[in-house]
Amino acid sequence: MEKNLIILPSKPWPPLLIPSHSSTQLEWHGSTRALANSNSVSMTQRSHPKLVDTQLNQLCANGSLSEAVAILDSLAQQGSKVRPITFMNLLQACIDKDCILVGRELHTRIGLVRKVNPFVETKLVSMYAKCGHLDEARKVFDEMRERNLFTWSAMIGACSRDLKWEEVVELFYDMMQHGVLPDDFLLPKVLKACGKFRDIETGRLIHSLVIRGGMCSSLHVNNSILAVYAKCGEMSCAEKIFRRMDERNCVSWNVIITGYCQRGEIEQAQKYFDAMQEEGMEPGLVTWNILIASYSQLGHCDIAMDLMRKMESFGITPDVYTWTSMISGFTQKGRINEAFDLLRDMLIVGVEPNSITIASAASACASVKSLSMGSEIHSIAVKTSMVDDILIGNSLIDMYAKGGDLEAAQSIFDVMLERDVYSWNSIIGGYCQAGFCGKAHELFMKMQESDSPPNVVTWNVMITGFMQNGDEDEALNLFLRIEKDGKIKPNVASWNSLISGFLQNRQKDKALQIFRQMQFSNMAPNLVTVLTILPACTNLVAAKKVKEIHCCATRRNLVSELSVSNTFIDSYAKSGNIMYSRKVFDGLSPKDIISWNSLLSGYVLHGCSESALDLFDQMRKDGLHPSRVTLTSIISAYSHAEMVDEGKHAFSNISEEYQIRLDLEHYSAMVYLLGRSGKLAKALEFIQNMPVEPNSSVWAALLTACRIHKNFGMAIFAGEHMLELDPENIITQHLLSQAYSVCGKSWEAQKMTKLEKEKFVKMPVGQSWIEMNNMVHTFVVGDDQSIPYLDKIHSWLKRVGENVKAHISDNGLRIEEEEKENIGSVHSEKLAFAFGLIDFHHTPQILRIVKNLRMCRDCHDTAKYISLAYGCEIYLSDSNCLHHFKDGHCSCRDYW
DNA sequence: GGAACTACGT
Repeated sequence: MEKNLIILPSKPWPPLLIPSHSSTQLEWHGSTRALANSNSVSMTQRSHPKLVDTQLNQLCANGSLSEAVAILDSLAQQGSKVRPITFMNLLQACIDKDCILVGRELHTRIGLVRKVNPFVETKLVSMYAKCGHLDEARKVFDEMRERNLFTWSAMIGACSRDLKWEEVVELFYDMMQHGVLPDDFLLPKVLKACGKFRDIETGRLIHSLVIRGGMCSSLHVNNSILAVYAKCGEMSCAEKIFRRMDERNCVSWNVIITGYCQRGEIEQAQKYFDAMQEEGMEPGLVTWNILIASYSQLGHCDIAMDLMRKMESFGITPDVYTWTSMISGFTQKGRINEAFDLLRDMLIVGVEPNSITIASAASACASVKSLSMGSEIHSIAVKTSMVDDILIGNSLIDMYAKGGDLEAAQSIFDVMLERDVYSWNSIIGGYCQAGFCGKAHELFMKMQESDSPPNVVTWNVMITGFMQNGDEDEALNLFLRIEKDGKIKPNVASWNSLISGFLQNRQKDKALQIFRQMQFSNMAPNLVTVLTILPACTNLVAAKKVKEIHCCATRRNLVSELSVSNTFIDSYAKSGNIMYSRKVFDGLSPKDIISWNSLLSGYVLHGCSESALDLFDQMRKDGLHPSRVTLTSIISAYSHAEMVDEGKHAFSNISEEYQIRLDLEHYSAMVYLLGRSGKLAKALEFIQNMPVEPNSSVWAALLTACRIHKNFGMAIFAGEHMLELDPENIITQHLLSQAYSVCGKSWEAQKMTKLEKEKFVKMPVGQSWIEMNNMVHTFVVGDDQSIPYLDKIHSWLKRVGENVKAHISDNGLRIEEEEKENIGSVHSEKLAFAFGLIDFHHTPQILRIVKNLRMCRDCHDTAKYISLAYGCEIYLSDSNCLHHFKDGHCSCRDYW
């Protein structure tokens, strides 16, 4: 009995430190007065300690904590002893009333005690932790001389509540080293940290201790061990443990189901869900929620919805988790109206939304930029008094910012009670998005002085913002400062933002350079990197880069993502490797409509109309539903094969069969089909009977037909329409002016030339790029200085030119994008042909060339001749078409 | 001292 008593010091204790404006619920002044007048002190003077405790407990229950402390002080002045239980009760009261100030007062007094009871100190640790002062809790903990399991549990529990998973595991090891063994209440906490922190090693260690050490084997502990394996994705281990468990409850099943859901293996999850019922274990609310959330997350909203109805028929009422999962699932699918209906239904049936529900709904509004629905959410948040919740505040800022109402976003930001890094990032992102980089930067500076300094996302948002503003230097500068000024490491998204920024600003080479540096810095590219950088390589002179990136993506297992593989199908085709497209396609299982369409349009691009039509047959045999894109490709394939009737059939019948809504793409493909076969009048009639206004690509299809079939009058008609829709288009102006001259309309021709001159715009200079020996060489018309072996090239071209002339029969009048060649200035692609063919002891098998303008007839003839005479293939993509020259023929069949 | 499984945002 005696050792449980604390001998209070005889010297007086320091005065209470609580300021009068304290935010605690205590009425400090009032209590002091009450103390002076009441007989409570005298009552305690000679009372038995237990009576004092009863009295103190009562004061604590009333919230009069400071009065209780005052009594302690008066006891101290009398030299009385305070029992540890008294301190513990008082500390517990501080926890209950969340009163850190009185807690600190008690700490001061406990500190004066000569030999403190470890249970009292443990309670102190808990008090600080539960009042939200983990650092002070840790300080008390670290200074303790004697720590028992209770103490360790309090500290570990505190870290666990504060989501400090790493610290939980560290403390656990520390505890074991101090020779303190855990019990079956502590282990689940540590195991939870292992799961969160993906620390499978500690999980395994505890698992082996439990098995071999025979300690703490309870259902709770076993479930927790199971959960570590499941969270770390070790499903085969988890299954093994699950099968060996002698006792299982609903949670055990939930853990396994969650494990499979997290891996996206919903079929397996569903299997366990069915199996548990077969074994007589009823799925609980949580079980349903796990499955519903998973289906919903994976985009199967309708299945999730069915499950929600089914769970009700099982007598289980959906709770806030169920509703929230559904709302966010519909949101992510872009089915915003359904998300909204669900929210309304939820309110009608009386399930209270929480901050996560509201935040999900707000992000639904953000994604469709709907301010009207957004303000409805805002008012729900106000009505349910959740508007001060930081999560909701942040999502409202985001919603208003994305919706374009920066004032509203700013005003929410301004009145927020607390702000975190999301709040700052949302508002900064809003300003960046709207192009107010200056304002964003201002906030960025303020943020650095705030409680939540910029994180890597902030830096990335700023980089993207400057990039969008065209300020590449500042963006790059920010990137370089992340590590030094931001004291954080750039992540893969930082690199991605640079790459996509440069690409947006049409700086392909810089983007590729950054991509290379990224690999050099050992930063692993992710899916976004690959999908971003690939378009920069989808041209003939970057064919090798596509292969390189494909290798890199395969190594990182990014190709298992269908969107990535589909993009490779497309990129290989566009970079002139249709065989590789086919290989990727054949290796895919499953394929989706995009896989099929990508290969299909690849075949069309390469002029492989037969392959395209075969593929289409295969697609239909496989039961796939052609989409709008499919139909466009098919009409183009028929067009290329000059199968006009089949093309018409596809246009009207296939579109009807599959209920494909016809759009302008289909109409211009039809004009192309008719025009290509020379049915110019039919093509014009088709345009005039279109149910929608023709756009410039419809007219362009007609203009191309007129150029090839030399109908200059109709070319003028088409060109004028194009110019009406796109008056600034310099190439159209140029073609039109040529057509006027050919038709003798000199006045119009002069007008066009004048127009060109007035606007100080010139036709772009013809340029070609050729890839040789991993180098891309550029040839520009009229820039002879930079051309290697100029004399050799010119004499080579002269010789070839004579041979070409002997081969061609058609030398009539044409309208072309590039001025006719004169002596001394040769079209850039010809220079490229020459450069590619004379610089080698052996003729290269394939030349890959990119040209900025549309090839002229003469260069086209030259390429055909070279492919025959030199036995090489030439891939050349001009501004309009991919030409593949082989054996004297071109894949475009001389129509481009 | 007091445990395992579920929904969310830049």
